[in-house]
Amino acid sequence: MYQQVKEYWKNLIEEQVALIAQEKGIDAATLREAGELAVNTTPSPDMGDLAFPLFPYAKVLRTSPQAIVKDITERLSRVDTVRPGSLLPSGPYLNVFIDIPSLAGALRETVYAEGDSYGHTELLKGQRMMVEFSCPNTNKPLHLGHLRNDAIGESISHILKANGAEVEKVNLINNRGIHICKSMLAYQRFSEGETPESSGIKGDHLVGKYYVRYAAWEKEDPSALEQAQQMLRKWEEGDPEVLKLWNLMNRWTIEGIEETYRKTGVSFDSYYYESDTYTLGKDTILKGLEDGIFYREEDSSIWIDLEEIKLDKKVLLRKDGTSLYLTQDIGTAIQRHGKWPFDSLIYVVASEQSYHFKVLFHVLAKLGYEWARNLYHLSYGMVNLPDGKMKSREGTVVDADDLIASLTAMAREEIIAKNREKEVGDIDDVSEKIARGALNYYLLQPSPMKDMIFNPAESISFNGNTGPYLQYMGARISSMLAKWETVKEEYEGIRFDPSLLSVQDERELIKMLALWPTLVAQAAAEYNPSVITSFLYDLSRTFSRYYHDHAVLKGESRELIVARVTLVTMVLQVLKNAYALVGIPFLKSM
RNA sequence: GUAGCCAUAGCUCAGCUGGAUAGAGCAUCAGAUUGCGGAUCUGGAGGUCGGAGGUUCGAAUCCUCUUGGCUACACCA
Repeated sequence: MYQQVKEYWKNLIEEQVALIAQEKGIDAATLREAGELAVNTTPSPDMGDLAFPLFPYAKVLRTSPQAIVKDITERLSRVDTVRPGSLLPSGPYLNVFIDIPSLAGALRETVYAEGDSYGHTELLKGQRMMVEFSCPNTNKPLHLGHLRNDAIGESISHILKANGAEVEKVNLINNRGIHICKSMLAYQRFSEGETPESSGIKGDHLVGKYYVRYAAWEKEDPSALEQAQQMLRKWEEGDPEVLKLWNLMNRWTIEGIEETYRKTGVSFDSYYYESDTYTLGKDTILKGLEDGIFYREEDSSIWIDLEEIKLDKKVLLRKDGTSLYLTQDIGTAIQRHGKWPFDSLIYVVASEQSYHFKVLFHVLAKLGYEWARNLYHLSYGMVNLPDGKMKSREGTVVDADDLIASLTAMAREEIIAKNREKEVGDIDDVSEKIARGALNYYLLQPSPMKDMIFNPAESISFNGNTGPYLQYMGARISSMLAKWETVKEEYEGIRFDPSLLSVQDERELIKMLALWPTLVAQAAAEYNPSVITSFLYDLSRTFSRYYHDHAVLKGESRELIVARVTLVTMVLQVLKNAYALVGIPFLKSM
């Protein structure tokens, strides 16, 4: 919507530039050397809404930018078909005050009509996009790193959907390999048959406990590793006893992890298991060998030469014929495309695996899969702690459940301290939603690519640029609109008059609301949820200032009250729509 | 060694296709409530945008070199 206004002014000014060029006898080709006219914002609102720098034309038109600005301003003042708005020449810049009332009028129609889907675009319409994220091991509970992964995966899925894509969220459970056997082995030896039910320990934590127990045992008993390897062999042979334990412990872990997912608002459309896909990977490699894409070493292991992409050689199948990580991922990708033919597949995986994905995508392309060109590694940086990295050996790994629990407890204390137990209703539910909003917002603020530092103290603070701050804006507006509902009838018949919204912050809010769809599209194009979080904060801050400085329900006239209530209603709608894309629960009261 | 990513205020982060005086939060100092939720708002102080060249009318942004940090380069996943 704002986009159209920008285009309108841009075209108008470009036309005038073309006319000037024509009069000077400068041909169109020469003019084009100056490039496209840039549309910027002004440094401050009192200088206008849009800024057009005219430096680039100075050279081709052989005059100063200032003169061009002056010339265009004069010409436009003579054109009476110009849409309302006004010009403010500012040195080499031509600034434009756009016509806010007409923008606000159009906004009112669109936002009220579209509601929860205001801001959705058709950028990715007809695209089938699969998003893989989370991908836990079944030998321990989730930690902070998974939470960032989950937040990004979940958010990007919502963003893609909002842009019209059909999205399939998939999880790949890493449930095979020697690390899984280690926790099983320790369980066999030390557990005395304890279960999540008997011990009261959440399934994933119980399994994790034995994974840790194994590590201790391995130090005492040098034969431990050998026993684990033996168990893996038994697993591959299909030993019923081993499989039984494997199934049982996998179930415990997955059920535990799913409980964590519920708390963080994460869900999947389908699950894949590595135990199901590695054989397909193996067969594919063998077929590729027949087709001459790969080659066999003397020791009978199978390799690919990656010289084409300027990398070394890579082994695809061990000499004993067993599969590797890469082999499995090849199988998984092919299986997925078979089950749910996608146009693109996005892997949300830590940046440390970019080499792996480079190789994976290349191998799939060499195998002749058309869709291999549309695989994308959405890589994200590590989550570190203020005093360094998380290290499991040093016990500095931040457990996901612990973190959520302490955030929830903090939120709860805050509600009690503010004496708002009655207003919030279900205090457990609200505390959990505040914690979830705080966590998701904290994790989605930095660009995915960058490493980030997770400061627990800061994350549980609810002041400043935080999730709860954003939720608070929604709650305040809700509370105001609830009051409005009780007096609404008295205002029956008063129409929304956008021209009454003339305060600076009202102009800013209208522009931001109108800009929202553009940001939704940008977030998808860049695979970057932080576009949304930044916008949310800007909008909230502007609204908060506005709310502080100007009375809405106690405005000077009935018409003004109606106009402001309409604006505030739209702010709430856009806040809600933005919350939904970044996993911040909307709260009427907190 | 080779490749990739990163470097912006004391700390944590923004900064759109290159554009006007590089912005927030935290911390710090000083203020604001006879109004719709103070989990709020306003102001001060705090910057050689790692460094050096280059391209350009104009560079935090693009190019080259360089320094520092992280990661990967396993017949682990």
